[in-house]
Amino acid sequence: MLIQLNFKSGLPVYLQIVEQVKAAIASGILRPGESLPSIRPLAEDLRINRNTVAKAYAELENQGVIETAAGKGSFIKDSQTPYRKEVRRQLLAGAVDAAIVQAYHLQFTPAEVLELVRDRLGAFEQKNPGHALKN
Amino acid sequence: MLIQLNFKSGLPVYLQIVEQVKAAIASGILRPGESLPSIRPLAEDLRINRNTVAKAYAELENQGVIETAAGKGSFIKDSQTPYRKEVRRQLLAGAVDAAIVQAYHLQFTPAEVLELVRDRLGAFEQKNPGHALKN
Amino acid sequence: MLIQLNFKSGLPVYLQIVEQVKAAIASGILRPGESLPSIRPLAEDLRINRNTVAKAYAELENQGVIETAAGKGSFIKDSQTPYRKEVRRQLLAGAVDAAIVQAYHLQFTPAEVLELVRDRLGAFEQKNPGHALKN
Amino acid sequence: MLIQLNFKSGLPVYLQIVEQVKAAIASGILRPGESLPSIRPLAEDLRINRNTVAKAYAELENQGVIETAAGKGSFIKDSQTPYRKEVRRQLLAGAVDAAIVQAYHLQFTPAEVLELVRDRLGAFEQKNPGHALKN
DNA sequence: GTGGTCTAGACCACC
DNA sequence: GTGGTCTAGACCACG
Repeated sequence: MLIQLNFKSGLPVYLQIVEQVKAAIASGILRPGESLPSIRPLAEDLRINRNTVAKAYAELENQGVIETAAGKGSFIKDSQTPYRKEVRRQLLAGAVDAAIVQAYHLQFTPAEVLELVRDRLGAFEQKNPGHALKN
Repeated sequence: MLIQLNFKSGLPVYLQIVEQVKAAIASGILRPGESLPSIRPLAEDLRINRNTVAKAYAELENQGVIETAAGKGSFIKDSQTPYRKEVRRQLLAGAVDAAIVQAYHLQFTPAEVLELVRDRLGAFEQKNPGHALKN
Repeated sequence: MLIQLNFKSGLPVYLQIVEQVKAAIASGILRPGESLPSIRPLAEDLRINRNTVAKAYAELENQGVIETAAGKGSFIKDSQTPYRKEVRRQLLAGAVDAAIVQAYHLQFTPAEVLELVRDRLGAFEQKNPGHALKN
Repeated sequence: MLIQLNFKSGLPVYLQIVEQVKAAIASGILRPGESLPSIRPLAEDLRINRNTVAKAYAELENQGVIETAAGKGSFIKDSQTPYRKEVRRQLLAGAVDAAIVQAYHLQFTPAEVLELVRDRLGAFEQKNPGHALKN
């Protein structure tokens, strides 16, 4: 489970965690019954406060995505089924569109945008070797 | 001047305006001396409270980006020079990286990401014909 | 809106607030559209931390009971309809049963229990004159 | 010895056991020298973890209420004297008051509360025939 | 070890 | 003024 926080985005940290966990389940990286990292170690990893992770997990629990047992940990709920490709595509399209609006304001041409995306994909794989996107 | 708000992003609306205006200046879409839309019509356009637009303009004035003359409107200050390509590239890279993290969690391959970006670029140009990214 | 906390009960303070607000709506004391006390004053009233009240209100919001607008306050949602007498009776029966189990362990006879209840009802009305139970 | 657990109350299970044992002693149901049920069967009865019962008994021993002899079981200590009526009355008053707060929020009149209490007393005696409250 | 609750206090965005 | 987020640190219950 790899989580990347962006402290400048304005999106609350706890929501960034919620969304990344949900995306990971949506795509089948996390499967029903599997355990999530426990609160304290994850908080240390991400260099954030324990309570912030706890809030994210609480939110996931009352969205019915995970189940949490005090003293045992948090687990993906059974009913979760990975989204179909089409749905995942729509989710990703949202994030892509946001970048495109930026590109427009910064006067990039489509070709330049594509080139930049290629670059950043490469950089991502170098930074996260074990977690690289599948080719 | 095209501004696109995202109410779900968590980033305060007034800051979204500030950043998009700055990006537009940075890229040369808005040039020194040009006027910004006045507060009321822009607020109506974007369907937000006038105070929110006013706060965005106040913030821009604070940062020395624009100048506001009571009764006349707001204007881009002279000193503003478009960012160099490298700076603009860094700004865009932030948005692109966010999308890539999503792509990772949703199990997309680099090839699929690039294809989706191509798609959305096309869709953007169709939706905003007058504002299309320059080829 | 009268809220009574019991710090010895073991039931988390924030849940005590949630339940009392829900009970108040269930019975029609609080009607749709009415505003709840705002977080800070209520916290001072109850001599608890602001965050604890905030957590109670957050819980009420994602149970769909209230709606909360930053900068404006919290309001009872429209869809809430007071429970029918029978439902309210069942809710109260739970609390009464807990007291009866206690009575059993403390070796009280039914007659003594009833007498004590009569006493405490009287005491409650004296302590909360403006809020006395309706006769 | 009848113990009734309420898993929704938020009061830790082990404390519910502690309090009910103490109440039983306070009222004379359990007398000095008598033995408590042993841990395993009680845990099975109540469908809870053995550790939880063990923790309750440890707490009781800590408070000087019982004595545990390895391999023989747990016994009520000699020094325990049943509470005087007045003390027991105060203990019960706490539970009754909680129910009254509920009744207030649910808009019950004192007469209705008393009627409901009478009802539930009757129901309790039917459900626990061997343990009925003494008349 | 696990998660849950609460406090205290800070900063922020919005009306 | 409103609510929202985050930190830091404490204590507790549970396995």
